[in-house]
Amino acid sequence: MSDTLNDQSLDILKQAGLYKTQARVAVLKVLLQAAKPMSQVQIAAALPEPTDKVTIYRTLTALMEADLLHRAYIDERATFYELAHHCSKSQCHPHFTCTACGTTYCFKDLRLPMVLTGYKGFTIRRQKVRLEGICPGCG
Amino acid sequence: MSDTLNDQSLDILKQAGLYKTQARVAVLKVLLQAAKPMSQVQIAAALPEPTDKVTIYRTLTALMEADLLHRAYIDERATFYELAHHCSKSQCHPHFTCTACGTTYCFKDLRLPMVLTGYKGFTIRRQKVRLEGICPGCG
DNA sequence: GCAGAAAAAGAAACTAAGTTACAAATATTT
DNA sequence: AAATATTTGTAACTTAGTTTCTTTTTCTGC
Repeated sequence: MSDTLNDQSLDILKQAGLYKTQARVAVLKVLLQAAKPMSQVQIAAALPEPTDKVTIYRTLTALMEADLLHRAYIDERATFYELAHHCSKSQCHPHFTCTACGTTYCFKDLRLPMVLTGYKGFTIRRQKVRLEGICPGCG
Repeated sequence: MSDTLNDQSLDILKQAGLYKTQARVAVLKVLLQAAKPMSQVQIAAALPEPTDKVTIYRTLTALMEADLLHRAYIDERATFYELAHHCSKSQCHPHFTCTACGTTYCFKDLRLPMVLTGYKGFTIRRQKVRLEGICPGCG
């Protein structure tokens, strides 16, 4: 049986015109399995073999330049990244962070209408919605 | 004539039950005049006399704990702060960042409806909307 | 498959935002 | 004005992310 995750990663790199390297494939496999946005540190910990953080950051940058990855949000001075394959051109799903326990959830099924402004001359390309409150476990 | 800005700052500190110190009054005066969210570095540069960054951070923390200040957004690894006096309990106005020139604008007149979710058990307390696109100058 | 060009990886040193610890100074309270 | 509580400044630290440069790997054309 074929390693779907591996094939998927290779496809993504090929379509983006990026070199197929061990590190990139490994990072993509981690991100494809991720249930929520991950920081560089979390990605590094999930990789099968030790990989320099510079390499990971460069992989993330390459994926972002190819519009395959987004910065989902920033918390505690760390950036959390998320593949863009389930995002529309103009927005990702909202993220909810519980102010009690600090856990962040992806509201993947939630489709929000784009903001319309009366501000002349401003063209809105993307919108990011961040929600805060209390999760079921803390409620 | 009375220094309104000064009086306002003193009022704010008094109502929050915070000690009235030179640094806090100075920071508040800067923030009261700010046209957009400011980083610690920007606040420091706007202060009439050199003030240690630790003091500024502690002032910002105190104001946030009193719900007088919010982290408006984070860019390039720096946090930008904004007084909460024009925000509603559940949301500030949205912020728009131009992806061409990097300038951020406050859309103060824009009132967005709160997000409603079908997610059971989640209580949404606040929502933050971040917009990206092209500003009139770059369009 | 193999040589050469192009791109990526690794390592070490660096930058800068924000934090911590502790002694000295300033505000408030009585 | 003295006693007490809080804040400030200083220096040293932590850590996410970047830069530079050398070595290694990937791709391309033969």
